Amino acid sequence: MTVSRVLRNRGDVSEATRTRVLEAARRLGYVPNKIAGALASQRVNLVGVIIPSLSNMVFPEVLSGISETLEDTGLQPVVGVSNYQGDREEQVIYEMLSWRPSGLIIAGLEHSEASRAMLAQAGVPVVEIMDIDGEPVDSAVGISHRRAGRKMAEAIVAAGYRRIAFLGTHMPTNDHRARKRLEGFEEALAGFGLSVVDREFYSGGSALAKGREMTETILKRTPDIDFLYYSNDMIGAGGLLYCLEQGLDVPGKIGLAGFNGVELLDGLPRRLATMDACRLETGRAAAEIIAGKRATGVVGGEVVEFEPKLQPGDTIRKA
Amino acid sequence: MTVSRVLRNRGDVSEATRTRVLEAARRLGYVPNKIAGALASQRVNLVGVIIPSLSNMVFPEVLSGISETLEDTGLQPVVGVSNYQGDREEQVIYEMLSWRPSGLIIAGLEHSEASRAMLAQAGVPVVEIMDIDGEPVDSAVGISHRRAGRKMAEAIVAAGYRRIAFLGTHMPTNDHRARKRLEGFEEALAGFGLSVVDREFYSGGSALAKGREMTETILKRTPDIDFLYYSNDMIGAGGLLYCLEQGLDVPGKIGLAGFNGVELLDGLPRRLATMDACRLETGRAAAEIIAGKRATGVVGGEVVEFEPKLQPGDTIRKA
DNA sequence: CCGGCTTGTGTTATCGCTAACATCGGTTAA
DNA sequence: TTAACCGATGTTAGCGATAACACAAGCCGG
Repeated sequence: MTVSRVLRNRGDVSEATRTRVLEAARRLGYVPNKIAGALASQRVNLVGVIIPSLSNMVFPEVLSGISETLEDTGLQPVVGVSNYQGDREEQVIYEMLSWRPSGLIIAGLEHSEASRAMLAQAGVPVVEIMDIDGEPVDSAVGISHRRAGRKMAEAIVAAGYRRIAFLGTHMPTNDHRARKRLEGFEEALAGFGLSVVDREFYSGGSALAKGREMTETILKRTPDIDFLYYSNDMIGAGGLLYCLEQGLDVPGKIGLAGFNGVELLDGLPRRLATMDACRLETGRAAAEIIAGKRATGVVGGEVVEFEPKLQPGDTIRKA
Repeated sequence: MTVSRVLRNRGDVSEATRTRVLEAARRLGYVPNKIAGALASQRVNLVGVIIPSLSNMVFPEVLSGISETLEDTGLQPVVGVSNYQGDREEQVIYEMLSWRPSGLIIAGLEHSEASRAMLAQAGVPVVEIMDIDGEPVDSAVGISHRRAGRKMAEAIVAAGYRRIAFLGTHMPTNDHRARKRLEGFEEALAGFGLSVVDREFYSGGSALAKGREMTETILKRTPDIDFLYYSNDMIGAGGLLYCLEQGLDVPGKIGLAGFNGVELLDGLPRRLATMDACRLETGRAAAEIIAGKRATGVVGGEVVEFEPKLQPGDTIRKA
């Protein structure tokens, strides 16, 4: 018992015994068993974080925000990956909850019914991140992708482009956020009496190379396009490289924009127009909710919306 | 007890009770408490994976190999990030071990003394990955960075380049692998009576942009350089873009090479020469060791070396 | 000098599961 | 017929920590 007290800095222990205990612990290489500790205390310092993928860069970045904020709370993130698959997500949620974490952060608002039931039953704070267009189980933090799409459409139209095309991932792939962005985009275009003149989709492979290919394809098919809206920056960058190589007048004759604002791409010949998704802030805010750091009067779910910022870069005409 | 048996598919349970139990479990939203289970059974289906960073892309890729292989073993990876800091690594190791995982996978062979002691004492398989130039605590899987550096030097010299420069991260940053690569590189050059004619380092910021800047700087300082060896593909790509913009004759007058073989960059105007670090294979092999899938007679530490493959791309002269 | 307080340490009973063994009706083999 | 055996289920005793309380010694003020 005294050992337990020393190792947790809890309760009064005389300086003499304290050092004796620490010395012995070091000598024996003693590592306390958190499993037993957690069982006894009914407290677990873990926060489950469930994301669809690690190879998208977007998610690691959110993770950074989370772990940064969690660092000085004694909580530790534990990452699970769902591979964009609903059933996999269900398993991961189940697995995580079976370790009775202090909270759960999960990407997206769309989950299977069983998943939603588990989250609702969990008895710990649940924060759904990176999207707020929908009904959260508990709390939600992120941007409105519908609004991001709308905003981009407005900027494009304001800059005078009219023959606008969309390039993105195959939608059935469960990328709800990209879908919502496109919906908002088309909605806003419709408001101007416009619509997307052509579209092209891809799946798998290197995004940069795919962006290049898709751009070539779509421009050959519909040569009078004057704007290319990409569903992410990587394919946008591929498209940009292609356009520059072809000697197209960017942004004069043709404009381009992506989405996400990945820092990775600074250093391209031109800065691609994009929209920051506030990933770091999202991660931080989500972690704060779990850690109970947010001074809010609200008991239950809280929705934190960030404002996606347009970064015009060099690939969209100045108004 | 019967419930426990049903939920773990262990022992004989009649079909009737089995369905009754499952039905009740679903109705109640029962999620078994793995903490208690682990404590009782002294078994934990978690594998700790400790990497320096998530933003380097290299590490997520290794992770993919790991989780892919672990998927059908009932084991689950748990990721910890050390931020390239020895003391942080120590904490993460301690934290992980206190959950008594089934194994530990950790990047690199260089750890603090305390860390090595903990790993040695852990009583579970420990696999150090991505480097084999050194003395592993238990098992090791990866490539020899010294040898990778040597091989690249040989290829460069064989292609006829002589005024060779190196560009990389600031070394004190604990990037032992980059350091070893450079050492092997210089060693091999020395064998040909050559040495690195200039070098340039960076830290922080967008790698693509930094690669561009560094390349400009070094070429202005030492204009007769005919080969640029970058310590990673991202800065190499930045350099490549710069060279192409300047209208330099690549690979005729000047050659470039990076390291890692990141798929991300397919789609650049030219393919950068690079060397594949076998990240996926490394992840897989490490996971296999932990899962005990490798049929080896050896009891203790096993060292698996992969052979880095040169991908000449379009930025190095054909011999 | 005693009750009450503080301080440091020890005891006991959980926490929710599983290993290991016990039990019991019903076969099966000798 | 009887023992051995089997499949299905129940019982008991931990796993290694912590919460909550018990206890002993020293100190204080009235």
